[in-house]
Amino acid sequence: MSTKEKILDLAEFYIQHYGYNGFSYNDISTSLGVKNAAVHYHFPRKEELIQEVLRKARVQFDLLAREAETLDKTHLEKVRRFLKIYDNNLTRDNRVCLIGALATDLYTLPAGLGHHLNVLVVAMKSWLAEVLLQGKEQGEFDFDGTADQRAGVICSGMAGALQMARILNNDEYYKIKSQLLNDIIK
Amino acid sequence: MSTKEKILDLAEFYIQHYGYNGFSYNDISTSLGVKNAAVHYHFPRKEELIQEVLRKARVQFDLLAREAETLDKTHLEKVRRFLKIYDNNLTRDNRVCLIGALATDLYTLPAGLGHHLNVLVVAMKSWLAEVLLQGKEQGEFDFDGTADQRAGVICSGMAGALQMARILNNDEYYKIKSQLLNDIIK
DNA sequence: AAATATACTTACTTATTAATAAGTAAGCTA
DNA sequence: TAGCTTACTTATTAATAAGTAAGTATATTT
Repeated sequence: MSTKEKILDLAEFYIQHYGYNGFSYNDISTSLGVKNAAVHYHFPRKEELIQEVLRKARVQFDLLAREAETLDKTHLEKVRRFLKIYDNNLTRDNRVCLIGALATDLYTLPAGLGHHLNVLVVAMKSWLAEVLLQGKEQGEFDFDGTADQRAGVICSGMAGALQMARILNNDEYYKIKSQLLNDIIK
Repeated sequence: MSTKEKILDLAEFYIQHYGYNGFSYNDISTSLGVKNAAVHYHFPRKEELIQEVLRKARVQFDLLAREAETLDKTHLEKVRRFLKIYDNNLTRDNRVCLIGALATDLYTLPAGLGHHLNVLVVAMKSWLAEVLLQGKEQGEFDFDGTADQRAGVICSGMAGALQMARILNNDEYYKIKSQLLNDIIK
C-alpha cells in the first residue's frame, strides 16, 4: 500500500476515533514513521485530506451497493449487508460512523466539506429507502411510515448505537441493531 | 446570572456546537468579555468544567423527571416531555445532544469524564425504559421487544436525528422523531 | 481599622497546531 | 547524460492551546 493510501486509512481511523479536531498531521506522520511535511505533500490542507476520505467512503459504498445487487437474493440480505458497515466500525476499535463523527464537528469543518458529507448521506439513505420500499412491495418487509422515514430511523439509530456502545457497552449496540431489524420484519 | 453560571452555559453551548476539541478557554472568555485566566479561576482545568456541565445536565434531567411525575397524566405525555429535550437542542442553534457530542470525542476526553457521561446516560435511558414499561403494562403503549431495547432505540435514534438534521435539514429530525413515537403507540 | 476572601487582570510559559519554504536523493524520460 | 518528477526531510513560521504565578480592586468579616 502506498504512503498516500496509508495516510487516508489513518485519517479515517483518527476521525472516527478522535474526531476532526482530535488529531493532527503529526499524529498521522508519526504513526507512519514519516515527517509531518510528507503528509502535507500528499494532502496540502486538512480539507483535501478529509474530502478524499469522504470520496473514498462513497466509492466503497457504491461497491457495496453493486455487491448487494449481484450477490444478495432477498432485500433483507441487502439490509444486513448495509448494517455490516456499522458492525465493522464497532469491531474495529469502537469507531463511531464517519457521518456521526463529522456531524458533531460540522460547524468547525472547512466550508466545502459539508457538501461532500451531504452527498454521502443522501447516497446511503436513499439507497436504503429504495431497498426498504421494494422489500415492502414484495411482502418481504412490514413497517409503518414511509420507506424514507424508516431509512432515517435506521441510519440515525445505527449512528447513535455506535455512540451508545462507547458509553455503555458493545452489547447495547447489538440490542439496538436487532430491534431496528425487528421493526421492519415483523 | 453569575460569571460562573455563564461560563457553564457557554461551555455547554460550545460542546454541543463544536465538540470538546472544537473550543477553547479563550472562546469562552472573549464571549464573556473577560480574560482566559478568569475562566481558569472558576474551573482550573477543562476536566472540571466539563464535569460540572455534565453534573448540571443530570440535575436538570432529575428536575424534568420530577415535573413529569407531578404534571403529566399519561405515560405518552412523559415521553413527549423527554423528547422535548432534543427539540430544544435542535431549535437552539442546531445543537447535537450533549451525550452524542461527547461520545464521538470520548477517547480524547480526560479520563474521569467517561464515568460521569455513563451516569447521565444510564439515568436517562433507565428512566425512559421504566416509563415505557409502565405505559405498556397499562395498555397505553404497544411495541415489540423489551422496554430497555425500545429505550435504546429511542435514545440513539434521537441523538442520531440531531446529527442527521445538521447534514440534511431540520425536517429530517421531525420525521425521525414522529416515526419513533409512532413505533411505540400503534 | 485591619485582615481576609472573592473575582478577577496582567503577563507569562510550555506545548502543539496547520502550514510553508527550501533542499535532497532516487528514479524516470527525452 | 541532462532535465524533470516523485517523495520525501529539515527547519521554520504564526497562531492558538491549556495552564499558572503574581498582582489588584472590591466587598465582607473580625
